[in-house]
Amino acid sequence: MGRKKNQTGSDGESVRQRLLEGAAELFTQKGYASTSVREIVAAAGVTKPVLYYYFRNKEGIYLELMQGAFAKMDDLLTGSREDQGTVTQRVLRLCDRLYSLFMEHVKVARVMYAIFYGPHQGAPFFDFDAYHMKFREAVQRLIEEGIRKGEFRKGNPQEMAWAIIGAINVAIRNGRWGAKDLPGS
Amino acid sequence: MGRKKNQTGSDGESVRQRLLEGAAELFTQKGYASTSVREIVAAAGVTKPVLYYYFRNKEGIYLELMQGAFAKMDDLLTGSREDQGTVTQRVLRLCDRLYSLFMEHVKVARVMYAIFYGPHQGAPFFDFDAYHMKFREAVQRLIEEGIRKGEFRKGNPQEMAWAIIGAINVAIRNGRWGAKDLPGS
DNA sequence: TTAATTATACTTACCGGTAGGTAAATAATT
DNA sequence: AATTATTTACCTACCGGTAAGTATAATTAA
Repeated sequence: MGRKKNQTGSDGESVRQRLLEGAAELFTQKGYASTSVREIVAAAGVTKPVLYYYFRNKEGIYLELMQGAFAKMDDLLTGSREDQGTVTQRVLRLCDRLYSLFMEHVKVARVMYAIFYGPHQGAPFFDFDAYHMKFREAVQRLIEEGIRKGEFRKGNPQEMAWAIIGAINVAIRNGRWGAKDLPGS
Repeated sequence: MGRKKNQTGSDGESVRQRLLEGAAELFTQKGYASTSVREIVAAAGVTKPVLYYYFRNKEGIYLELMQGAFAKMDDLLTGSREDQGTVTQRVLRLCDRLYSLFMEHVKVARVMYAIFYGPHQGAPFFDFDAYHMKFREAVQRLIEEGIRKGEFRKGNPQEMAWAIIGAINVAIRNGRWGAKDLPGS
């Protein structure tokens, strides 16, 4: 049926990957609740128990999707601490990398946004706020450093951090988000 | 159980209303797919077939919710055509009324937004774009009138209409939408 | 070197539960 | 009596999840 038979056994890790990607795609298009496990496994060309072999359950594959994305964000923050250059450069580099991260994982990002800003759709709890705060704090620390070093002018570091995050949000929404409500091209 | 028994029968229209309100509340909180008709009827304190008596089915109650909201928007547009005063006043009045309409029906509006901008959650198709366009065209016609009468300076009426709609969107989101991602209070 | 063992990556067949939906009887209102 | 409103009891289809078995590859024991 469509996909070729798992020749000589071990596709190994790629099945897992296909499941994750298929789930991300379906969750974005139809939402968490109205995507069935059967649809996910069908998209990956495997049978149902395979999903339960790689993930605990439907919630498990969703959580893995979210944790995976935020783990990468964590790496960004860790990397930023060991980063060289002026504070301005480091802030810009961090923003740039976060933007790229979003663009590389638009599907997961969209699932995230839909559930964070909209109804939870029966999806298990995930502490988006914690990560949101973590990022804000990282930016804030950078800003405080910038102020200490006289590189930035004085001001409320928290509000300055919010301003930057706001700008990133706008940039992301104008990225490949699929701007339905915009005029012209 | 919980709600008191429908005393002396005829709550009449109010049962219908309770079903609609309960559905709106649940759809906003949990999403369309993960809200069951059992939950909706329980919230209204009636049994399941009552929902099927007043509405064709689950999709029916959802569509009625959407159609009801947009019917009111239509009334606004019709009313605006017979409205008196300068074009500026009429544009402002229309915006003001649309804003009020949203604020009076935040729940329905939130369901709408979630499904329009996010995954469809298994909800039946509803042509949001058509109404969106209808409103934009109404604003645009007003602007064209304003330009003709020399009340507005010349420009692309479509883009001017978009600018106004954008402003309304911002106003609405800063209304009682529940601004999770804003700093401070 | 080969035989037994174990781990990995899957399948078939099924479970209990709940989803949306309805037929038919009954109560209340007109 | 007829219409309207509501209930009880039930159906089918599909949901998430699992028990049990199998083919293949890797590991260990003889």
